[in-house]
Amino acid sequence: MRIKELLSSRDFGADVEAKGWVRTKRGNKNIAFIALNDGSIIHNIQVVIEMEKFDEELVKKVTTGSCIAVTGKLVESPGKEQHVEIHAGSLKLYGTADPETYPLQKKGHTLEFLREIAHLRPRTNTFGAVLRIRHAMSFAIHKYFNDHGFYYLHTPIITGSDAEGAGEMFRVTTLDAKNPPLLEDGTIDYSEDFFGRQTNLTVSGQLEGELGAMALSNIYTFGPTFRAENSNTPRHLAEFWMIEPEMAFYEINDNMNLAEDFLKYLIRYALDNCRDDLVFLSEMYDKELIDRLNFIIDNHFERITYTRGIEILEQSGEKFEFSVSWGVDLQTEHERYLVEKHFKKPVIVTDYPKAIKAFYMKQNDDGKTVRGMDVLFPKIGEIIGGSQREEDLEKLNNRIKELKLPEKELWWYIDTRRFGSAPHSGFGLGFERLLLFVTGMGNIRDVIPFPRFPKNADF
RNA sequence: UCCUCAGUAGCUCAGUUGGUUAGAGCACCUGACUGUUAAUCAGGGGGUCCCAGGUUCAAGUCCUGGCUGGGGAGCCA
Repeated sequence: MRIKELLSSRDFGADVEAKGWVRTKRGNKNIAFIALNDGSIIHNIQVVIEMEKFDEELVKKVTTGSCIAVTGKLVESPGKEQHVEIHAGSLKLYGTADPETYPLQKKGHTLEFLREIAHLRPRTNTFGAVLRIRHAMSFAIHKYFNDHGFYYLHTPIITGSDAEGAGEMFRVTTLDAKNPPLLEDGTIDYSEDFFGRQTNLTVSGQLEGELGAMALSNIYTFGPTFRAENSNTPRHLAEFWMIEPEMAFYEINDNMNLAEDFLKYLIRYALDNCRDDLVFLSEMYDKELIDRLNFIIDNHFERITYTRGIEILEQSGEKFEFSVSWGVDLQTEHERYLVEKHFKKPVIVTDYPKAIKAFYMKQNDDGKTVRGMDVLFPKIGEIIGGSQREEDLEKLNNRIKELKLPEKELWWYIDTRRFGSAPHSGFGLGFERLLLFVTGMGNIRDVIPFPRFPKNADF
């Protein structure tokens, strides 16, 4: 039985077995107490060892970090910190952990130190909690979409297009880096490469997602995404996971409704299913965490246009490092002002100037703005970016020409507007950004098991 | 990439104006204790003071460059 089940059992006197990793051991020559954890739940089960029944040398080897199996009787605990414990009858040592060199101690470690031992940090309370919540959120995402009639579409990881221009890309190649085949003009001859063309890791599944929506109506993607930007912040990773729903017949308001309902569903799911872990994280790192999560599900997201947002900022009397005027992109300080000071709740900003948004966003009749939407959250800023898409062939083509995008590369995307085009919308949710908010962690490198960021691809 | 702060024992840190043999808490090891809860008490071992130069009679301490990490910013999810 997993420790989670044992701890909730009241079947006193039952013969049970527990397997797991030792968190601590204390005691004297008569009795020892082992706190055992198997990752099924944040709590440990207490194993009581009466020394006279066991080989002293064996018990001596049971140290912090070692892995054991214990059989014995489940009994009501006389101690105050737990309801049940196991009175050990037999003890098997699977793997020792030399206490002189095992890096994890009983006491707390800094998150910075744990990042250097990412191969062992899942054994800590904090990362156990984060990884269980990460799992629960993954599951809830699939459940939400499945329950709402969306199909999970697998968009490619390796892509030939750099259409979205979402940032620097990682090249995928099998060419010899030292001696690549060259064309006569000295540039690299990618026709000799594995795919017969230049390829990269995906920066977004959106364009392919739109192809799926133009057949299945409602789809979503949930996969790894790669950005080779030299971003060194607590909110960016080079490899992260993104959820991208795309819906035929959805206009911008439908898109906003979905984004709000979806986020609230996920947060409610965490509150309902990850209570122990959230309580731990709340007590350990962020006392307001659970209140903040409840606040999100209890309040409507404020919806304003970019133009209104600029007005509010201009009239705020705040001194911003970056000055505000219609046409400039909103800076982090501006977003924080709107969310944390002015509205004091999540804000959805829509209808941005077309010059600062991507080519595929639906152009408004005013000729100046596009139907983009960003969902801004307290603490983490932009959690969702999305838009209604431009479904008009001529308008889309004109925008591609204006921005001098590689029209030929996009022929398959443009085809959706030639054959049975439809109004449609979608958005991207950064999975780790969501986890930052739900767990209260401060650094995105602590909500993914093995973070990838500039100058670091260990583990 | 830019700004800023930091790097001393396994971990978290102190280290005065540049001056003898670099300290503490925790962890670890040994011992004591008949039920502990980050157990307690006594003792012990443990150092490339991030790296490379430089200044000086003398550098953990000052200077230059680099590396690594934190925070902020940009790019964005």
